Amino acid sequence: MNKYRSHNCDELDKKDTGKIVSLAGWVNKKRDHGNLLFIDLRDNYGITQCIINKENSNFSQLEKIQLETVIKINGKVLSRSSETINYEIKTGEIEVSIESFEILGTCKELPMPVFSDQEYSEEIRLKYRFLDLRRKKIHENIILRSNVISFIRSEMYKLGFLEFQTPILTSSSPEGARDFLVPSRLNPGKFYALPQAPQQFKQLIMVSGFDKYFQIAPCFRDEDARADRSPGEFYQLDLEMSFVEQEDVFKIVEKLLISTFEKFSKKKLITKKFPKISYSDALLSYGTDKPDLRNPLVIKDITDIFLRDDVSFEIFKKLVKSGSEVRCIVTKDTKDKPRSFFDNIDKWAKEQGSSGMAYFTLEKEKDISAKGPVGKFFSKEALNEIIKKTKAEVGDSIFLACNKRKELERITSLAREKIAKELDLIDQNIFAFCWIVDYPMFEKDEDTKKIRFSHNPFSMPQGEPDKINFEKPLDMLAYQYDIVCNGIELSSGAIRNHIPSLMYKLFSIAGYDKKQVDDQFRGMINALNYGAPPHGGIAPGIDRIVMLLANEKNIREVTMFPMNQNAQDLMMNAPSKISEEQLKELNLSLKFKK
RNA sequence: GGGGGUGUAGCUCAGUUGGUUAGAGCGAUCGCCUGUCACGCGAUAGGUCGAGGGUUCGAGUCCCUUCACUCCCGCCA
Repeated sequence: MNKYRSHNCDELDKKDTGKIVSLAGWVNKKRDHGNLLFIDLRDNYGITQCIINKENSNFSQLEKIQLETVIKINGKVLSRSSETINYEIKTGEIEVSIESFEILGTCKELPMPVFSDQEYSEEIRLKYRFLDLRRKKIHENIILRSNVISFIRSEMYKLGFLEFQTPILTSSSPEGARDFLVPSRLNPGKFYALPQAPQQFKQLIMVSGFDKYFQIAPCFRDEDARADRSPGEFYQLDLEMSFVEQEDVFKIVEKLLISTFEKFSKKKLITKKFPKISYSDALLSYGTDKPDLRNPLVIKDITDIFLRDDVSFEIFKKLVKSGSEVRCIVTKDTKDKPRSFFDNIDKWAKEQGSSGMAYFTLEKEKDISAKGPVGKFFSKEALNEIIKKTKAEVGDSIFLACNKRKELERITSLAREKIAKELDLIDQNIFAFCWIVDYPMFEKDEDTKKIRFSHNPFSMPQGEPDKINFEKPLDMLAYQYDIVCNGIELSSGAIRNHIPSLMYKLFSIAGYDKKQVDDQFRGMINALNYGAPPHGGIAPGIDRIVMLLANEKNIREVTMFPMNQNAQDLMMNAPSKISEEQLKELNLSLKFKK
């Protein structure tokens, strides 16, 4: 017999009537009627109403008890009369008549209520996270997270993957995010880095012949936070497979994600087979490489229209001549929308730092015409050409933006979201997955004008290794892919480059000589020289998956002990100063930036 | 590093054009109440209006500086 309880707070029902039981939990709520006191006792499992009246000698003590005090009660299960049954809770048909009780943990006046649906500032929630985590919604989110991870783990084993741990203290690498660094006491002046991902290790596991690996892996990146990005650490389902091509990875991941999302959410998956969109198509049609495919709006390029003589939209024509492009978004049947709808979009676009969005609506009496502030600039032939390019119809409106490619992508991508929101075009009850494929191997750094890896330097370039054209590195595509769901990037992965000579060649394009590669990627490059299998993998973000399943917009709602935006843990007071002794032992001295 | 939002009681918020002693709900304390489940009723305590400076006869309110939290851009192979 357990010392503290005979049952959990969700266990008792009518069948238990008359039993002498003991329950332990938190005082969720009191309702004091003077001579009769109701106490809702809560534990992880549920709530049970407990009752005591004035005749009992414990009454006055319980009447004064603070909410959230942890108590054990002993008493008898009574069935409730029909009019007092509470159908909201599982134990609503019974209550426990308290005979005696014991305080197991006292509670001071609360800095924030636990039993309340109100929203609280992040600051107070994070400082008192242990109280926050008692609250229903987030408590359930964290349990969901546990169940999702457990499910994924068992699915991975079923799919033939083995789970391995990889080092947390490893070496800093020059590519990618900023590292978290840890000074080495035994090696003065040298530092470990926390892994940004177990990238090199998982490839080494393949070279070691383990065939299929996975890990629910902590990843550490010292970069600024976002709503969907924790500062510091996050978790990935890191996986890697030998002797595979891109399609083999896709098959496994689709299977896993579909079963996970179907099990843990009521929302429908829009397609069972994830559509594949090339990186360049994504940027053209959605302005981003993480498109929300729930949104039916598509961006079209109509730059050519502004080279025509029968178009007199001089501002855009001038910009086009100097290298800008024009892209547009067509909204279906918006002819009757008030002027304010259109002007608000234009105003909003200006607030986003763009030059705004021009618009017109297609009309037809005898001939096609365009209504709106810029409608007069287009001849009917030009309008017909636009209709051909955009598949727009009479009654539709067209929003236009003109700018240099990168800025144009940014604003049209935002506009696509904004307009869809205004028109309520996004179905909140679906998951829309897609693969983004054919990422470029290299890109040009805008500031330095140097060529650098656009994603993972270990990715395999597309095409036969001996036929690759290294003269035009910016045209090279990689077997590199992302999964996107509802506009959130869930993971990225690649088929890896397991051929050392090809690796050196690619690194040389990005400005690394052989010695640098040998020094900075020693573990990896050395291993590839001793019989490496072709391999590839991916790493879906666990936090983001749970976020989608829990229908939360912020990653901290599915993270037990998150840091705030400035990467501080307000509860544990991290990061914190360290003693002179500690610094000395590590051969460190502090010198602050001005 | 840059831009937006927020900051008033323990918590969530209101506070008009600058004008008397800064309010409400929840929580706390005290009292009343035997069927509630957001129990009800009454009373009391609780404020450096984020901080500093300025304008003004007078600042929670206007201006400047600064701090904290948050959202976004940069960044995140």
